[in-house]
Amino acid sequence: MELATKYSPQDVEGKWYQYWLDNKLFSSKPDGREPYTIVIPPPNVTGVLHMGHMLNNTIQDILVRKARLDGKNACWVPGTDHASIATEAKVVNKLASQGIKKRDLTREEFLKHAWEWTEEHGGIILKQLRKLGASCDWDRTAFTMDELRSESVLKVFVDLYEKGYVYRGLRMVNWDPKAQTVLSTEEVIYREEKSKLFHLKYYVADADVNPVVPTGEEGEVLHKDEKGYFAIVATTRPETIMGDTAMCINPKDVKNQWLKGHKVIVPLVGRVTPVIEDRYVDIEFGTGCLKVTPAHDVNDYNLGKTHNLDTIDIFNPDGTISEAAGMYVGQDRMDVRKQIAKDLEAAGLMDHIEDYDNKVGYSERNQDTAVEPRLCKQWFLSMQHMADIALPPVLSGELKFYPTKYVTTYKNWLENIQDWCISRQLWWGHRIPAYFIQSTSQQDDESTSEAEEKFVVALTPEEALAKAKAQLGDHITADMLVRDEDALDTWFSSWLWPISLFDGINNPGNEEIEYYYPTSDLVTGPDIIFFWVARMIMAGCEYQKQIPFKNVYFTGIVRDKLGRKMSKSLGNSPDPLELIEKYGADGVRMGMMLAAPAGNDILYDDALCAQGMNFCNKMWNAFRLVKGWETNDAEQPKANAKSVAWMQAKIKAAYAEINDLYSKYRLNEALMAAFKLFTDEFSGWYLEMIKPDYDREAGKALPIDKTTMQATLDIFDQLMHIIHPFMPFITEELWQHIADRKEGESLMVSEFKLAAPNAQDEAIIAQFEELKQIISGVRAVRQSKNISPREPLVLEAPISGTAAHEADLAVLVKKMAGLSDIQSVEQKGEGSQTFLVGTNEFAVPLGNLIDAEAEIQKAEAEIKRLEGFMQGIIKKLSNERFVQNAPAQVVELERKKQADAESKIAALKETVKSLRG
RNA sequence: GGGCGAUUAGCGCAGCUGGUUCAGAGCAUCUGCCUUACAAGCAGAGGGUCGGCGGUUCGAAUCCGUCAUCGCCCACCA
Repeated sequence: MELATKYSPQDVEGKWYQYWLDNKLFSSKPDGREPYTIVIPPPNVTGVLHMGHMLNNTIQDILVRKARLDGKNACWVPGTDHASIATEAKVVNKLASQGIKKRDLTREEFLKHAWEWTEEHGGIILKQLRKLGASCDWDRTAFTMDELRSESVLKVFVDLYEKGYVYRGLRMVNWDPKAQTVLSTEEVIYREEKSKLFHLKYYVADADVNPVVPTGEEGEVLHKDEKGYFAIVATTRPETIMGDTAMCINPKDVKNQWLKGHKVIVPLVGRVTPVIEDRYVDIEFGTGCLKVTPAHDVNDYNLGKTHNLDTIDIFNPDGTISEAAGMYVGQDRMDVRKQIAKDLEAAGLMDHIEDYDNKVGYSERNQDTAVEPRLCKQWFLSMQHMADIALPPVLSGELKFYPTKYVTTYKNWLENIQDWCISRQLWWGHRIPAYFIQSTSQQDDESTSEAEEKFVVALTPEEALAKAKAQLGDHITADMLVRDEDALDTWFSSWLWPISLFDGINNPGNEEIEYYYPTSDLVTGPDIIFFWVARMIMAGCEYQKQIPFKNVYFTGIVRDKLGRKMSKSLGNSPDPLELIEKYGADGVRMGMMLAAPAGNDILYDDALCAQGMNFCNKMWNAFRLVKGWETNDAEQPKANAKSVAWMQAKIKAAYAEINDLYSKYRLNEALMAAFKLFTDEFSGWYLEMIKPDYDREAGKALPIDKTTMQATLDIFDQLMHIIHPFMPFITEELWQHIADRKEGESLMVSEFKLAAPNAQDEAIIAQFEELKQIISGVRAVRQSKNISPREPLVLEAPISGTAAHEADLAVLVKKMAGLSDIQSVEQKGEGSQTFLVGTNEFAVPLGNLIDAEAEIQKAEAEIKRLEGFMQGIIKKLSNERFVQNAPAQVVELERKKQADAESKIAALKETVKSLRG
């Protein structure tokens, strides 16, 4: 077998992915093993892979692969989300580009286009995930609008309706004029904006009376001009004055007392409206006068209800001004705002305009469109019960969040829960299974009407008819039932995901749901904690009576290395597939993970992928080295045996540490530990220790004994297991090379466990730490004196008590430090450079190379530092309160530190003395 | 307006319930090496008053208070 000097991911990754697929190694079926389940956060069906997906799915894949190696029955279920608003918008745009308007199509025609679009663009993202190495059970691929999922959604809707949690109500809701649908409160994003605060004049209508008007400092009469008495109202939305039906003041507002009981004229509009009083009004804001537009503001709506005001809806669904306004009809609300400001000014009805920072709500999916509060009849899910069942498991820790800070966020939301508006005026989605009974007298589709509606909720038209007959009498016929046109919020299907993937709604208690549910880990972004995570917990507790997952790992946001969010407009978002092409999937995975501490945002930098790629190359070359050795039947040298024992101990220790890090979801640290284990310990130390000498004459390495060779291959095998979850491709490739493997065998599914290091392991690790320090000490001497690594040196060691004295280890020190000899001396020779390992002083005789003066200076500086250090300790130890209060252990330690420092100082003084000659 | 979190080396971070020379690894930087696995590499080195101030304690990066800066979430002040 020939191995190229450079690792080429392109030649390897596709091959093994296909191999895993061909051998069905990702697939999972219930069996006797412990299950490990992850459901993918379903990406939008027509989406394309971005860096956020890369991070998220890399993490999931690491967890799944780790579980497989741990011997669990790992099942990662993939799928996509129909994303009703986003997808419908895309289809509408596409049709528009072809000159087709949605409103010219029937529902059926539109859905046909939508499905075509879905089939054309759908699932691309899942294909892309394969490039990353995602080990999903693809046979299970689901879609939130496939048959099983759709049936589940409708069943749940009907069930919740029957339980009384789903209801229909006339509410002030958030309206997206572009998508022309309502949104839930969670789908509205508020942005601070620079806007204007317009101060409008509302003249008092009953001009025949002379109110007692407040006067200014110099006695001039306020609120009166040549046209009469007036109040000033501050508003950010002058275009809504056509909907004004009152003006409101606070009853305790002294300065506005004079307005009590009067009527005012809405500027431009001319409507005479009452002045009402309500404590809701903030006396300090503006002039303390509030214009009340019940149809277009939640608070105003509430005022309207308490004070019995008229409601005038002045907007059309698309955000233009409606007939009801009587002015500016058909114009866009934003244009009207500008125009009406001018018109008010021209009419002398604008007192003044000031700059104002305002919060404006935007649609989460349509961030260029301001949402409009609008009164309409919608379907809601009552949330109190859901909150009540979903809070305890998180507070008790039965369900854990990583990082834990999100528990507070979750708690706050649930404790202030609002009902969930679940209907959307969209076609792409699950059509609400409610049937209105068409009254013969009127065609009433006016959504703002309070008129009594008659409807039934049922899974099928047949059931609906039966229910309708039962409720209203046998005269009801099928053609009197009209199914609700609206669809359900996308999240109303995704909240069932962990259940519906295993068909737990349609088929409760089936083998799969019993086996895989609750799932193990959920990996997702904190931005959908309310949209999705919280609601899945609700659905899980309601329908399975169990939490849907045991742990939630919240990832951060992927940013560029300057800390900016990745966005199309900034052009700072790399194409994941290009990255994989360039660095290999393993390289990119490592790059993502190195930058990703749990819960923190990650600052993505190509350099990290390059590091990942380099690491692949490192593993590749380490393997080439080992594979290139020939073996002989010689007995294993003691030094090799020691090296092997040490490396094995190191691996055990690292494995224990890495497992601990996994359990805390500190995957970046786990990866770093694995990386260091391979690079530093294995490649830098172990391989150099056992590496056979080079035979110049033969032009190749000398053979190595079989025992060491086999041990090294075993070690390699272990290392591949440890690294595999992070970097699946290269580890599989190398593992397949380690030994002859049967078809279908794979590292991915070969169970792996290591015992924790025992006392013997700890001892040998400690011994080698010392040995490494001695070697580094010699190397540092070389470096500082510019001595070639090839020039042999002699090391003078203390008589006893160091690793350098053990014959087997001495061999290693000589080999690694390039020594010709290690001599045990009582008194080190003239002209040597020294270094300390622990309290032992070592010396490298350098003859005239030594710069005595520099050495003395160095030694004296060190003596000074140590003396200062010791002073601190002495002071501590002479403090009675310390000796009394501190634990004996700590005091003992301080004593030891003092003793160590003393002996080091003594040794250094000795050095200085001998240097001075 | 309320809440949460952060602030440690040039950069992004770790440092668990105060006590091992506790001030740490990685990347970057600097120096030396084309040493027969890897220059996409090896060896070595430098670098921080742990945001400021005050307190608790024998002892504080770690606990408390306060201020500053940044970030996130929630909230109907027009």
